[in-house]
Amino acid sequence: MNLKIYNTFTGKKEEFIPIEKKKVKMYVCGPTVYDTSHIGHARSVVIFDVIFRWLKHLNYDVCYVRNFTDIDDKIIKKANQTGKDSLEISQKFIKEFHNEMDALNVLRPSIEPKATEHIQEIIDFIQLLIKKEKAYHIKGKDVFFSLESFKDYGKLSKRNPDDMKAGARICVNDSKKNHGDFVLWKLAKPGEPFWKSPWGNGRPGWHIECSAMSYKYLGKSFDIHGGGKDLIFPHHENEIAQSEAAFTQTFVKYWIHNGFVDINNEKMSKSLGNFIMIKDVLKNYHPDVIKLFLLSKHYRSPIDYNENSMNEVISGLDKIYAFLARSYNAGADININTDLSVEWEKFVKAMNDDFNSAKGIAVMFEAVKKGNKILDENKDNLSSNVLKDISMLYRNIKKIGKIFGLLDQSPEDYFNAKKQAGLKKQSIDEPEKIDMLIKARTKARKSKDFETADNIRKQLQDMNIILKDENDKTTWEFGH
RNA sequence: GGCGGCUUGGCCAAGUGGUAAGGCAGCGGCCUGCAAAGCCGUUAUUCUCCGGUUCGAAUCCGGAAGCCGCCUCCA
Repeated sequence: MNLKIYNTFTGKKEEFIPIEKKKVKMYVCGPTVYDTSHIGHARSVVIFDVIFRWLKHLNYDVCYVRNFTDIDDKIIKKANQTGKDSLEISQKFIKEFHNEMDALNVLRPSIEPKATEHIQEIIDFIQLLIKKEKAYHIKGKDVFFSLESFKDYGKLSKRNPDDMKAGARICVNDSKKNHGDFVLWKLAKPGEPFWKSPWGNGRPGWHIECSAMSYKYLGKSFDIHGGGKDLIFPHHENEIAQSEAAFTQTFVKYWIHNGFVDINNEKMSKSLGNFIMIKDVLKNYHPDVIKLFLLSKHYRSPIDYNENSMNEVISGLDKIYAFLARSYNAGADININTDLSVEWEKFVKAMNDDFNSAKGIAVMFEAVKKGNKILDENKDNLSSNVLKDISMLYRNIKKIGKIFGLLDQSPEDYFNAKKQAGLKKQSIDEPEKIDMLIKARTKARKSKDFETADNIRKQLQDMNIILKDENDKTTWEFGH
C-alpha cells in the first residue's frame, strides 16, 4: 500500500507521488522567534518530524527545509522593550527552540534558513514580481503584491477576494492600490533595523521570505508544504500568489496542515493567559510523555492539553517501558528482523494512511499486551520458539518508537529518571531512607512478621512510593 | 456575513459502505502472605438527532441541534 496524504488544497486524501522519483522536497513554516515556544509549536514540529522520519523510512531522499522568521514587527517590538537589538532577540529564541526540540528528540531539518540571511534572494524575488507587474512600488512607500494581478488568489483557503473587500475590518492603507494587497517590502521607521534595497531601507514582509527561500532550496515547484492550520490564510495563500505569479507553475503539490493544541478545552490566547510553554512542560513530564501525548490524536484534529490526559499517557508509557524491560530480561533478541510481522504491517498501513499516529500507537499497545501474555504463560522462561515471538514484539515496538522519536533510552534510564523526578517532587532528600525501610521490611517478611512489613509498606505509600515484590527482590517506584 | 471542521462507551481516541481498534479509569477473577505489575473476563445491538440512498451506513446524501477554528499577528 502506498502513502496517502490529505491535501488541504483538494480537501482529499491523495496518493503521494513526488515530483521527482524517490525524492521529496518539503518546506515547513517554522517559528517567528520573538518569544519562548509553546506546546502548539511543539505539536507542529513533532508532527512534521514524524512525517520526515516516515518519508525517510520509505526510502525517499528527503530535503526538509524549516525556516526561522528572524525579522518582523514582533521581534522589533521585543527588542525595543528589552533594549536589545533584534538579532540578539532572534538568536536567543532560536537557541531556546533548538534546545527544546533536541530535548524532545526531534531531528534537525536538512536546512534551517533564516530570513535575515536571505535578504538578497528576497530582493531579487520582489524585483521579479515587479518586472512581471505582479507587484508595485509607490515612491517613498512600501512595495505591495497586487492581488488584482493574480487571478487564482484564494484557491487554497477557498476564499473569494471580493468577500474580503466587504469586510470592514481590514484597515485601509492609503498607499495600497487595493484592499488585500499585501506588503513585500516594508520601509523602516526611524530606529528600526533595516537592509538596503532599490526601494529604500527596510525589511521584507512576512510572506515573501518563504517564497524566496523555498525557491532557493527546493526550486519553483516542490512536493510538500506544511504548517499550522492558521497559516492557510493568509500566509500560505500569499506564498502561492507570490511564487506562482513569479514562475507560472504549480508552487506546491501537497499542502499539510496540523490542528491546534487547546488548553483545558480553551484556545491558547493572550487574553486568557493560558499559554503552555514547552520548557515548562519539559519540567513536569518526561519528553516521551509529551510526544506520546502529541501523537495520540490525528494531526489534523485539535488536541486538548490537560493534566488528566497527561497522566493517562504516563500510565501507558510506563506499561510500554516495563514490557521492554521484561522482554529484554527474558532474553529477547533485539536485532531480529520484523519486516514480515503482522504488527509491522499494521503499523505501515496506519502510517501510510495520512500518518495515522494514533493508530500506530494502538499497534504498540497491542504488541505489549500480546507479549505480556506470552511472558505470563511461560513465566518469563522462554523456549527458543517463544523467544522468537517476544523478540519480534520487542523489536517492533522499538522500531515504531524510532519513527515517533520515542523510547530512545533504556527502560532502566527511563524509570530512574522518573524516580529522580519523583524524589524532587516529593522533596525527599534522603533516598537512602527508602532503601533502609525496604531492607527492614524484607527482614520482617522473611520472619513472616507481615504486620511490620505491611506497616512499612503503608509508611512508604504515604510518600507515594509503591513497592513491588518480585521473587526475592523488592523494587519501588512512585505512583502518579 | 464568508469558508472549513467536529459530535463514537465513565474519560481519551481509531475507524470514510460489510456489521464498533487501542489507552486510561471501574468492577469480577487468576497470580500474591497481602499488595504492585501482568493476564483473563466485563462496560456502546450502538456511533448527537431526524429523514433518505443501499442487500448492508458511525461511515454516502439531505435537514436539525450543539461545539470549534479561520477570515487581524498566531503552530
